[in-house]
Amino acid sequence: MIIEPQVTDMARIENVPLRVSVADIIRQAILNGTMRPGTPVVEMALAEQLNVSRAPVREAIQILEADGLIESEPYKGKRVKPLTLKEVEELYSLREQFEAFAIRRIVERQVDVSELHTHSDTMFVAAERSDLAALNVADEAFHRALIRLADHGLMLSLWDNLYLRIRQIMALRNSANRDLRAVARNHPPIIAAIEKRDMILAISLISDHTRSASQIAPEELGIAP
Amino acid sequence: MIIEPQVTDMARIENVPLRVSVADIIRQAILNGTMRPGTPVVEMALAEQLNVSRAPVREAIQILEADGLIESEPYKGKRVKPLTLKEVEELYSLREQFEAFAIRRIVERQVDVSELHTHSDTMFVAAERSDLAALNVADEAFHRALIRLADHGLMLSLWDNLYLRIRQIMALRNSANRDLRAVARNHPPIIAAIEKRDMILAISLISDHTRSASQIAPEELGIAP
DNA sequence: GGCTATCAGATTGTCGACAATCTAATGAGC
DNA sequence: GCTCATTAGATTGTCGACAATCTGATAGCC
Repeated sequence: MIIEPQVTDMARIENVPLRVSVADIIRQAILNGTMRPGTPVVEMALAEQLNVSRAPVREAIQILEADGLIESEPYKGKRVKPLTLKEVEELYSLREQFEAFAIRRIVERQVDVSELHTHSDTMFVAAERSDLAALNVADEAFHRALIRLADHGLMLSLWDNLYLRIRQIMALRNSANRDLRAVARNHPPIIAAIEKRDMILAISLISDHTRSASQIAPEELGIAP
Repeated sequence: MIIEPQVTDMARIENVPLRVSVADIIRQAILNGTMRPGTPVVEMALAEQLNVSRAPVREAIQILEADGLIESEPYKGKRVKPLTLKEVEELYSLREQFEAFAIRRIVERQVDVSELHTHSDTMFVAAERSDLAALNVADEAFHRALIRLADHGLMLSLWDNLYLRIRQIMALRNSANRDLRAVARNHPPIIAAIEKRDMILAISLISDHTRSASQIAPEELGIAP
């Protein structure tokens, strides 16, 4: 049994159900690499593993299909969507556009971005500790904050979806020998450029950052036609 | 009975089911204004109207929720998502970004855009006939082709979703006294700029076009907090 | 031997019934 | 008259069973 139903010990809070939603469990399994791209996704099998009926599993699969994590070839069953090189490029190029758009809005509206310093500082601490996981969390928080500060709800929701798949890619990638300090050092200049209202420089810096993050060897994706 | 199950007379072709999917029926009802923003969406009621059980209706509602056409306040039921002025602005501003991004890719890759002439010509014919519906169809085809030619699958799928909601807005809007010829005339200069590889001009032209299309009076949305 | 028809298996699609949960109205108590 | 507990109603969530459909293997026929 690979996936187990996760039950929290916390009492109910507000409208959060005691049991973690089926979609969250499966999503987690996909994002942490337990269910790699190409893995078949069968309703009945998952229902048995999770001790629920097919209905909630079906609903969860549908959500993940909308997320773009699962694909369904009619009558050949569903499976974890295989990643292609083109798709990775599309993800990162779109991410670049979103960040540039966010910066334009932030500069135009003179939004206060002091929050970004916090995330940047956290990244340096993580880098010193060689704590890759913590660095990634802080990095994600930094970039999500940038999008959120642009005050564009639609873009933020698209960003969250985009980042799901970026997390999936990062989980598959061999990130053994990355220079954590170098990643952390990328960020303060971006903040500085935004605060100086130098839109062009800020966009240029963040584009370089995203492009360097998008490098991935095809063989790391498993298959890549 | 407002919505009726639509059954085509055509025999089955390939994997296309005889009956139109429940999601399509409900989506159509939302987009053509039959189910206006705020209308409650109740599984059992729709199931009875469409003569199906709750399962397919449930699935359809979930799809439309992912599309952003339906929202669900926990335990208060689901309803057609009310449009706010901010949301309309976000939709059109994102559309503008997508089109600018598409033009950049098209110009950089020297993509052949001759297909756009066809759609533009169709728009002039429709404008001469004062055929607003035909004009809208051709206009949508023009802009979708622009995105498609950018060869970015992810953006194209996001565009399709975006345009769903734009269609919804256009259906609500009172478009009685629009100058159809003026709308048609917007497009040839855009094509010309792209073919001359004048990226800046092309983006500027299409931004103006989108911004003029985004004008809407708040009262036309029904409610707009 | 190669081709086609038939059948078993697997998977998704649909159904009706029941359970869980919240909202809103009703009524008792102060 | 106001507040709070109780209850009826509405709505969504979950379940097990059955139906429809395709895939792939097997057997029969030329």
